[in-house]
Amino acid sequence: MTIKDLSAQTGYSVGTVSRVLNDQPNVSEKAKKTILEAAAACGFQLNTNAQQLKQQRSNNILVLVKGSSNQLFSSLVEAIQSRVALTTYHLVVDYMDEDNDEVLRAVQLVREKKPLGILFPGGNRENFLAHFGRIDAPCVLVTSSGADLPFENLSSVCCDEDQAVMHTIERLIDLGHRKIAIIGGYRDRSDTARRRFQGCMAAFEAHGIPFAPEQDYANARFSYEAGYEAAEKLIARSDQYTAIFCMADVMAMGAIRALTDHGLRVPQDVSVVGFDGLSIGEYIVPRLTTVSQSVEQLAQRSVDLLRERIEGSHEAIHEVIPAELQWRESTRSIEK
Amino acid sequence: MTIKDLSAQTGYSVGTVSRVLNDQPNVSEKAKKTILEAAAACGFQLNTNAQQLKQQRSNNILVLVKGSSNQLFSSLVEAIQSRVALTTYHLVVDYMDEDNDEVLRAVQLVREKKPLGILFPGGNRENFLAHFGRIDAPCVLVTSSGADLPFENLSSVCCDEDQAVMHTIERLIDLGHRKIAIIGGYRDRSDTARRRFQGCMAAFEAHGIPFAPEQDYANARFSYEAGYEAAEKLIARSDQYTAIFCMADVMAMGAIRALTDHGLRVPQDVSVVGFDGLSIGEYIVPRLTTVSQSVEQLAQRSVDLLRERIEGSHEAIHEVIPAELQWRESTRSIEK
DNA sequence: TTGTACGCGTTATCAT
DNA sequence: ATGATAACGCGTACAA
Repeated sequence: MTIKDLSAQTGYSVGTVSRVLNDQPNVSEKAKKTILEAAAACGFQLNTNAQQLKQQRSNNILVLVKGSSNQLFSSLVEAIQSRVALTTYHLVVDYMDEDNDEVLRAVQLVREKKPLGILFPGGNRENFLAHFGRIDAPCVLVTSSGADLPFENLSSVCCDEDQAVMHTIERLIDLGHRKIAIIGGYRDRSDTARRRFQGCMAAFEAHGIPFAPEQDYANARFSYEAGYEAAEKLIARSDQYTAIFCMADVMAMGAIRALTDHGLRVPQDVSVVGFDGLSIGEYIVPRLTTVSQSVEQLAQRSVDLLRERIEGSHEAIHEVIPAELQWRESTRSIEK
Repeated sequence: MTIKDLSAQTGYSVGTVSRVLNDQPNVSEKAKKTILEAAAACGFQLNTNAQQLKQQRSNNILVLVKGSSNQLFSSLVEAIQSRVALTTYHLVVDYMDEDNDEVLRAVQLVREKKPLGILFPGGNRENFLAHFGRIDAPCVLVTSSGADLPFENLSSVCCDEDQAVMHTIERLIDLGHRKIAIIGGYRDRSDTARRRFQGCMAAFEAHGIPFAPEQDYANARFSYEAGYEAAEKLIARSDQYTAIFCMADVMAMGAIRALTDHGLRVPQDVSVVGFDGLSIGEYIVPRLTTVSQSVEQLAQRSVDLLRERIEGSHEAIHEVIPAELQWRESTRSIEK
């Protein structure tokens, strides 16, 4: 079933049929009615391939998801999907391996699929610096800042991570914690890890708290398991820690498990803080104290920013959404 | 950059270029080499739209995800993605609202996108009965059985839910539990809920344990929050329950939270069992006892089944993968 | 307001 | 082994 068939059926030419189906002006009410009815009757759908081939563009927004164990991104993709569903665009999700280059992949997909724009949850600074110049479609970096990247087609939306982390650590310090450990991402590979680490250091320095990275910092991927292992490493190194700040909720939950397995109670013996505000955090025992970034807002703003760029001719915008410290049950004061 | 440009560049005709790019016979080594090099040099990609328009088919496998709060499906989609990435096919994920008709949506997408096949995580029996006849592409129902559905283009892969649930309840009974409550899905809408419910009832009946659904069964959607609320309802109805079986891990984790908030300890006061085997279950305190279905196997078998149908001419296959009862810390014996 | 005809980039058929 | 050319289904400039 093509517009040709529809044309034959209704007696109108393919031109008129096409105009009606695309809701264009210069068609009589009568033609519109006749054709729309005939189309509805046989459940007609325009052929997307022909359409896009002709128009030299797709109607798709692409989201490039890197690594899958990070629960935050799953939620984010779903929220993005909901938001895109409200528009006339279609969301295409492309998953890729954690340790491949997302920008290189994007370069390929741009040529292959011609998306109107791309959303990058996460995203690595070096990769962008190296190859992003080859992409001319508007893009948005989500959960990571692109403010200091020199690309006018790259917007970003993220929360003020380093500030939020700094305040969180300060809160811990206020509550009497002095021996604080960090479980975080590999700083040589992850911007997120790097920025959150800066927040930690700022707090430690401002308050004169000693912190030796090689001792008090444990590397981990963004998964329960990695959090577990990192916490075990920390426990083996010292039994003095009264608090552990984790750069992701999944790490924090793994860490809590490890602490528990080693006979340490949370928060009585060790306070644990996460980052992300995953909904599971409100249900575990104890409820997880965390820096929450609103997945809804992240999704909403990033989609909106991208749409503006696609539809208008704005320049790159770097938006910061608030991060909210959710003080719950996995942390306590240790003032005497 | 099109094959025409490539043709001009290399001096060969578009026909030869196309043959080389599609790895077809009847091309000289020399032509192959020249053209491949030129293509690589400018990062050439065939235009998918033109290709598919010409070939009258896509290269896509579609997965239709319904409802998003169900963590299991997120993991499943990712596992499916990994599996499909190993093939020459491309995975297209389409998310849809929990309470829309997935089959109607599929009918539309088949016309619009012409996928080679469709994967349905979950899926509702009534919807299939009503409209699946209009779909002729091969499909696979994942986590839900299609064995009793009369469609020769519908395969399925799931675990033996009712058996697994029955054994789980029997185990609870063996351990001395007599007052057992169930938190599960709405049986009038969900096949999964219906089948798991049957497993429960079979166990209760076989052992002469009284069970009154209107009293001892609490409805819930597949989310933490719903599990929490359902558990509260149960607690309000009776304080006699020594065990709660939940039809999903997310419900179980919500339930554990509710019990804890009401001063009940898990498993000392109440044992809690989940279903799915989500990885978070191994990290919460207490570790969650659960009926685990392997997401890996589910993904692998469903993709393989679909491929067989796409590539060969097999008939529908209904495969059952093992479910494994993971007895962990959220349950205990109450023998005196 | 409507119709005609060309071209988007590719594959495939048929000559050569 | 290679080249010319006709589709695939659609949008659109141009003519009527």
